[in-house]
Amino acid sequence: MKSTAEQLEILTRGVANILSEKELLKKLERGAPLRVKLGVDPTSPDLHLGHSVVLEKLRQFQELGHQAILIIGDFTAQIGDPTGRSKTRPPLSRDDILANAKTYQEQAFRILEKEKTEIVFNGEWFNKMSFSDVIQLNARVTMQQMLQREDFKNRIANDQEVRLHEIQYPIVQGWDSVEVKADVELGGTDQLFNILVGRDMQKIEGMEPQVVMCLPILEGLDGVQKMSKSLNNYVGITEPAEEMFGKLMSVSDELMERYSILLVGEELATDEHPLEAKKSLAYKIVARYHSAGAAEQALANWNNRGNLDEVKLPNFDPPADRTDLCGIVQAAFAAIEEPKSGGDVRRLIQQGSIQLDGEKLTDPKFEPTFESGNVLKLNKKRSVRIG
RNA sequence: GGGUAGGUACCGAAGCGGUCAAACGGGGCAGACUGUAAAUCUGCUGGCUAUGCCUUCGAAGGUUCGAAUCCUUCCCUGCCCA
Repeated sequence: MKSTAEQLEILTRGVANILSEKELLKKLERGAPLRVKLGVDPTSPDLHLGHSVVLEKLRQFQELGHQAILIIGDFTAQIGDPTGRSKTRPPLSRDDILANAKTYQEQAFRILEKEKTEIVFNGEWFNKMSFSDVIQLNARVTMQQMLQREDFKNRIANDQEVRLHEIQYPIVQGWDSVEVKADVELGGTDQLFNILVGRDMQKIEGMEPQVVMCLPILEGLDGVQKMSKSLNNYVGITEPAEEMFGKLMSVSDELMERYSILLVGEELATDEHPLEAKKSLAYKIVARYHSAGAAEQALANWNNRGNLDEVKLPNFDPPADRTDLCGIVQAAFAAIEEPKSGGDVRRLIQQGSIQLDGEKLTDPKFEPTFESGNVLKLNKKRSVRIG
């Protein structure tokens, strides 16, 4: 086992916010494995690079011999974390939550070591609570404390609704820390408030409060808002290597510096051309979630983009019932599982997105003839090869 | 419970009897330019094999030749008062 000083150095690396380092040191010095909590709400079935930042940190704890505790918030997901929300979250059905929880775990274990992870569902204790237990729980905090939250304050200031169940969320999350006897809780910086409530709850229960460790929030591909599935600015960790590579290549320069630090743990090389630097960043990330071979392939494919003969493209057989361009393109989009409405397709055609072997086709009514091997470009990212 | 302001397309927000598939902004998409980046400029942005047809302005009814706009009932939300 590494010395506490070494551990401290590794564990605090890349962390945005720690409360407090002194407490962490004290806990480490006892020599016993720490219980490190990470709570996730299975509100969306797929993990993306944004989640990976904090999962990577949890793995570091594991590697140092500490106990990772992954709390699947099957119960909390029903409440919906109001963090960062300007609106109440739509409720999820029980079935969705359970299905999400399953894929969540599968994906989380691409990063975490499964055998060394304690998995608990917080429904385990919350579903057993009686209403009077709930009231007791609520008695532990004040309205004013809960209303300190930025999100709630903003909503109130903007005359938007805040529903009472949302106010309970931090309380419920905090109670998890008591149940699992957490020594440390990990989360994004946006979780600071929720995690602090956990400390309070533990103190009230006479426990030593958990150390709060917040990791930076990863911006999504747009470079502005946090990465999230609902904003469709994410890179899923199970996405095919090529897809992942392509998405990473679309980020802005500022963002790639940030990705480099948060996802690869390295400063971006400054002596390289930005395009090359971005390629090597994308390569590293793809290699991490797939393999070096897959990353190599994705890079080669990317470099070959101009040379369409070299690239593997999905095959497409023009439909028999439609000979006009509009119908053909629509069928092509359907074939690559990105169905588009006729209006969208028409727009793409008229605006010059559709190309047949490099030649723009802009008349929706045109009836093209194809030869096997022709490449039909649909939009920036997708092309198909005529079968 | 009383008063009052509202519920419009992905989001915000105009419209308040016909010219409304609905201004404007954001977002998204496409084109130009680039490093297939960003920024910028331009265009598009309900559905439909489409000079027209169909569905949409909280819900259901009604008035009218004609309703997002008027009336009735209902549902939902904010604010003030209790």
